[in-house]
Amino acid sequence: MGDTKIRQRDAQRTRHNILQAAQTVFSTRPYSEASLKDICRIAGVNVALVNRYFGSKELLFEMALSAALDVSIFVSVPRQDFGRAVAKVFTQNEPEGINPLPMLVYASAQSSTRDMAVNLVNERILAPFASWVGGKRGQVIAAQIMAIATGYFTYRLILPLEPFESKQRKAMETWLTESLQVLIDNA
Amino acid sequence: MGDTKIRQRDAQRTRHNILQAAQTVFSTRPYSEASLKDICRIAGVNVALVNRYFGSKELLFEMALSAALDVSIFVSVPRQDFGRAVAKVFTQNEPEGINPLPMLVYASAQSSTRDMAVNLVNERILAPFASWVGGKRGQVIAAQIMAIATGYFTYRLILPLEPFESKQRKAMETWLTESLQVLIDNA
DNA sequence: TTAGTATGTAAATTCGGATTTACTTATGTG
DNA sequence: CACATAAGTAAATCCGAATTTACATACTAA
Repeated sequence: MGDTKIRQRDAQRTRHNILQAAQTVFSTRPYSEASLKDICRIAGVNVALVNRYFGSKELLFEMALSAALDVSIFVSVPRQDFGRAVAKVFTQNEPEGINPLPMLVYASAQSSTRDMAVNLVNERILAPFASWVGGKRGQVIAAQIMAIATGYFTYRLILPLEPFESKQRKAMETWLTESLQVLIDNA
Repeated sequence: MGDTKIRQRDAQRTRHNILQAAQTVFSTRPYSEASLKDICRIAGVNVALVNRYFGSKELLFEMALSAALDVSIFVSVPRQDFGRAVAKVFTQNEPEGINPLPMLVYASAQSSTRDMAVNLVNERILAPFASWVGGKRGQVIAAQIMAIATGYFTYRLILPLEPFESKQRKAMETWLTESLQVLIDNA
C-alpha cells in the first residue's frame, strides 16, 4: 500500500523527544532528583544520547528552561484582562506538564543553573515585560508582578500551603488576579 | 592564677558550633552545595561528629531551619508599623549570616527537606501569623503576606534581578512596605 | 590512680548518578 | 552490493559527597 517507510533512527526526532521529556521532568521535580535515567525512560531513548545531543545534564536543563520560558501568553492580551490572564495560567490544575516556573525555582538549587536562569529571566521575561508595561516605571512594575506571581506559585506548587489549595483557594485566586491588575492599571 | 580550666572536649559546645555553622552555610548556598565538610571546617569540628550529634545531613538541616524560623520579630510590633518592620528585615544588606528564607527556598531542592520545610512553615509561620492577624480571613491574609515576601526575596537574593538591587531598589522597597501594610490595614 | 565512658579523629566504605568508552546496527549513497 | 558514516546501545568508569568504621585521647568518678 502507500505506506511511507518510517525511519527507525532519526536524530531530529530523538533530540526532540529528549527535550520534551526533559521539560516535563524538570518541571515536576527538583534538579537533583530529575535524573537523566528518568528523562530517557520517558523519551524512550538511551541515556548516552543526552550527552551526544546536548553535551551535559546542565546544558539540557538550559535548553529545556529556555524553550519553556515565554512571556507572550501574558502580553498578548488586552490590558484590562491582564490579571485574569496571569491568574488563569498560575492557578490551573496541572501539576504535571511543562511549566517554566518550577524549573526556575529548581534552578536555584545549583549555582551554575541558577546563574543561567537569572540571565534567561532577564532577557526573556523581565525585559520584554518591562517594555510591554512601558514608561519609566515599566521595569519596576514588571519586577513587582514577577515577585507576586512567583511567591504565589512557590506556595502553590513548590512548598504547598493549605490556603493555596483548599476552600480558601478561591479567595487567594481573586487576590492574585486583583493585585496584578492593580499594578497594570496604575502603571 | 585563678584561671579556670577550659574543657577541650565539650559535647554541648561542639553541638552548638555545628548547628551555628550549619545555619550560616545552609543560608548562603543551595542544599546540594552546602557540604558537611564546609560546615565542619567553619565549626572547627570533625565531619563524623555531624552524624554522632544529629544523625544525618538532612536532620541537621531540619534543626538548622527550625532554629532559624521565628515569626516573633514581625508580630511583636504595632500594626501600623508592620509593613515597615517586615520590609526592613527583608531588604537588609547582609547576604551573609543566618537567614531562614533562603533555607526555605533551598529546602525545595529535595523532596525530603521540602516536606519537612512545609510542615515547619505551617506550624511556625503560617499558623501563628494567621492568629495574629485574626479573624476569619486571618489565614488567607497571612498567606498573601508570605507570598509577597517570598517572591520579593527570591528575586532579591536567590535569583537576583536588577530592579531589586540597583537604583530602582528604593522603589521596590517602598512597594513592598506599602503592599504588606495594606494587607494588614484591610484585614 | 585507674578504669570506663564520652568525645574526637582519620581513613575506609558506600552509593547513585553523570559521563565515557567501545561496540553494534541502520541508513543511504555511489 | 558494499562502504562510510550517522545513530543507538550496554557496560565501564568516574566522582564527590555522606556515612561508617575502627581507633585514639580526654575526662570523670570511684
